[in-house]
Amino acid sequence: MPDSEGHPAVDEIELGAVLSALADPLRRRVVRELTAAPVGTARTCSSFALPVSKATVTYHFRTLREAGLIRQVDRGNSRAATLRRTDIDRRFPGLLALIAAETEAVEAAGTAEAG
Amino acid sequence: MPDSEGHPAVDEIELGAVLSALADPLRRRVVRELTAAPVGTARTCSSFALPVSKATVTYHFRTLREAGLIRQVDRGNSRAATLRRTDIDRRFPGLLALIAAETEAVEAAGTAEAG
DNA sequence: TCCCAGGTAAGACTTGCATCGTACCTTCCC
DNA sequence: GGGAAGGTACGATGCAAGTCTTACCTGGGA
Repeated sequence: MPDSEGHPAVDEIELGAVLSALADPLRRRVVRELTAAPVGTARTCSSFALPVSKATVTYHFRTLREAGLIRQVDRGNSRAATLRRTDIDRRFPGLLALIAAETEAVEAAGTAEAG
Repeated sequence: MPDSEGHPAVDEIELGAVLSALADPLRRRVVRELTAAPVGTARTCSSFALPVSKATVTYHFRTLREAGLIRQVDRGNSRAATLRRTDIDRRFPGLLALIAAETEAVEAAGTAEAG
């Protein structure tokens, strides 16, 4: 059973939920940035500057949290998100590497690749 | 550009499309069975006995095909699906192992785990 | 030739997802 | 205490995903 904040235990992390969570480019971007950051990095939701409203950001972070990809810890005023690296690596070894390796061509749509 | 049958080239296989395709449990089941089978195994759509209508099966196989996960080849009367193992392994090494490792607890919902 | 099995295509329908606006809560700082 | 910043909750909305039925095509066998 997930804890009071909605974090599933390691054994409760389901592949389906993880893949669904990672199917969204915005959520994949969050996980990618977290994966690229030093281990243990904690960032606030707003620090990712996602191009959506505050409410939508909350929604995406909840999805990531309930899938078991991130852990959100209270930090007084705000709430910092950390990657559940160890847990994910144990359940799905190699998955984070795949996400990290993605080069987001879509976001650079403004710059012509063949230019 | 995908070929006339909708198969993307290796370099066109996108992580987002692949994850979206694999987010569905039915499609994951197809890929899992194909991954577990001997290399080169070709199976017809109907041989998977998915619990949905014929038209829906076609839809799911098209999704898998357009994502680049399977290749569908004409075989006279029917159409056989093969896993694009080499292509997927090159683009996303380790991904198939994750899918193959999933134990589908959901499908065995009828049997009490703690019984 | 006729019929059946396997697939596909088009259209309709339902549900869920991503999104937003608004209202509200908490904490920090003045 | 009051205000601003960061998040959450709730309700509403628009669109895409998954599903079905029906109609149709193709190839094989009697």
